[in-house]
Amino acid sequence: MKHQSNAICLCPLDGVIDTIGKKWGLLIINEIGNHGKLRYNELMSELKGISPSTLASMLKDLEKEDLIQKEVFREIPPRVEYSLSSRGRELREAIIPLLKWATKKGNYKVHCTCSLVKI
Amino acid sequence: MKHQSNAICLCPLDGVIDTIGKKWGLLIINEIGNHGKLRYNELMSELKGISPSTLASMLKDLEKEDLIQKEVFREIPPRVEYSLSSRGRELREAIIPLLKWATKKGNYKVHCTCSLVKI
DNA sequence: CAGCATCCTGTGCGATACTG
DNA sequence: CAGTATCGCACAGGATGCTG
Repeated sequence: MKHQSNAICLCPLDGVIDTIGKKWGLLIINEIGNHGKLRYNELMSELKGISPSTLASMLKDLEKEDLIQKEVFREIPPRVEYSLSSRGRELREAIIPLLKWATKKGNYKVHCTCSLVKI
Repeated sequence: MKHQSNAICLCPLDGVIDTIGKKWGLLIINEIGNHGKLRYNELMSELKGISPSTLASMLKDLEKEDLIQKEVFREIPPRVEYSLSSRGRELREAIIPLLKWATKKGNYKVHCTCSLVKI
């Protein structure tokens, strides 16, 4: 049929773009994804530079978007573990092409030592 | 070797994330991509709601990131056409998996009538 | 430990008016 | 037509201190 050639619509991104477009959005998702589970203070350490208030609000946001899951252990001292939801895991996969693109020749600013591992 | 299992590094996105993460970043790139070439005022019409100052600054930004190209015709009245660079075209392809993901069941907020055409 | 409350700054972005 | 200049607001997000 080919009724609209190759036009692309970005509407599906409407809601999530506000979340994952933020400075720490993808960083948090990916960090959790890399570790499986992470606690609040572990995230604070891994994400160098983030403030507690920002992290807290981001985590709420991500949970509301059903990208991460929160598990609370009623202990003393309290323990809370964050992990990716299935939707979050899929998102993490979905951005790999974007990473591949960013890593290509055009992008001259790759300065970190880590590279895309096992894609 | 498998030295870090399936860890993913987001560093490659460092520069561009500031551009494409912005409210109008992907929208502009996609709109230009859908049309091939677009003029300033055409973009103003297509991107309902954007202000001239915002559009101007975004276009500069996108050009600096080598995502779009600007062609100036010295005529009266002046004519300027924007098109995607090869890098911009590749980016547009690279976000398709992201769109597919956003369109899936998890995302209950798809309200627009357009859908992913011919992916 | 896992946050919340408060304050403060930078800036993304809209509105409007003006110019080459 | 293709922008620039100016103003103003909302909000992301950093810093710090406090709490259950």
